[in-house]
Amino acid sequence: MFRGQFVHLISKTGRVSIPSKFRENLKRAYKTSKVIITLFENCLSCYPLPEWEKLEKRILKLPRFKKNTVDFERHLIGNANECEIDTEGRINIPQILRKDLGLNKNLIFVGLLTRFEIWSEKSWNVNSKNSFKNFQRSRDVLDGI
Amino acid sequence: MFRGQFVHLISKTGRVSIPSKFRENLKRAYKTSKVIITLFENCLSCYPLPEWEKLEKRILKLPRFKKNTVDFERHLIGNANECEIDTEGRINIPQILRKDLGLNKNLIFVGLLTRFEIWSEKSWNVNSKNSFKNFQRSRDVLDGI
DNA sequence: TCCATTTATGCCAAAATATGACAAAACCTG
DNA sequence: CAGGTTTTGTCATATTTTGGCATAAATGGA
Repeated sequence: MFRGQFVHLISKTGRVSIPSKFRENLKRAYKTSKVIITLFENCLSCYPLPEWEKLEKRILKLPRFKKNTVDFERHLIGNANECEIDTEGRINIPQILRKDLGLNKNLIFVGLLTRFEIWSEKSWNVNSKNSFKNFQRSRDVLDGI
Repeated sequence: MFRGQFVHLISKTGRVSIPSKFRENLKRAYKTSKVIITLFENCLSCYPLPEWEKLEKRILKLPRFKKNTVDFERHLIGNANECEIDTEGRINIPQILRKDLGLNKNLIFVGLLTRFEIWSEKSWNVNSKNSFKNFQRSRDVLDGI
């Protein structure tokens, strides 16, 4: 499971190292060094390749000419990139995603069990305030499960 | 699978290079360097030849004199062009299609699993706003599948 | 049918970008 | 604080994308 929060520096060329705990989990639980990163709200959502492929299988069952499906794919698949983790544990984040999100200095990695997120420090700070408020409102979400 | 988004420049003569990740997928998954490109909404829809042939087989099963079928064929088949990818990974986009869509500078390539799309930068920007809204509305499209 | 003009193709090389390898710096952990 | 691990920086190399030019093919008009 991916857990916790880490700050890493992204290079001018768009390289950033994945937290070692995340890498370890990728290897142990998913036996892969490939992740799919895609745009989600104001951050990058990162899936271990096997998790992602499950998602794709479901998408392939949809009526693929329908407007809704096409738009859904354009967004979710159209922003998805397969990244191979290199020998020093880094990935390259494609320019287009970097630009969209303003990723240039400190990136925040946030573990979310079966996936993790990458934020620019700035939008993380803005957003975490909101999600804290939201957390306060939704703290009982688990009760009854 | 085709995934992600890439910006490539089209030359005055209508040549543009296919993103290398797409080419790789064409070779690996489809063992072909031929794609069929056709008009779809405001963009070009591009199919690996084997995928296209599957589509044609399905079309042949339709009631071929029905108005809907004829219209569908006129549009989808009537605009279809077979393109061979050259040694530097480029294709030539026929003039008619270029003119119809105003393809002249930056083209956006968008992966959609079994096919990909080519947009002019301008119409992509317009359209992706809409499709994002649609994505927001249809993000539950997968629930229950 | 032939020629002139346009359009497409093949090939080479420059520019931009991504990748690999190595080593220095920062950091945990005991 | 010592020793190992993790993260970051740098440089060299490989790959990808683009531009240019020469040739080939197609098109259209007389």
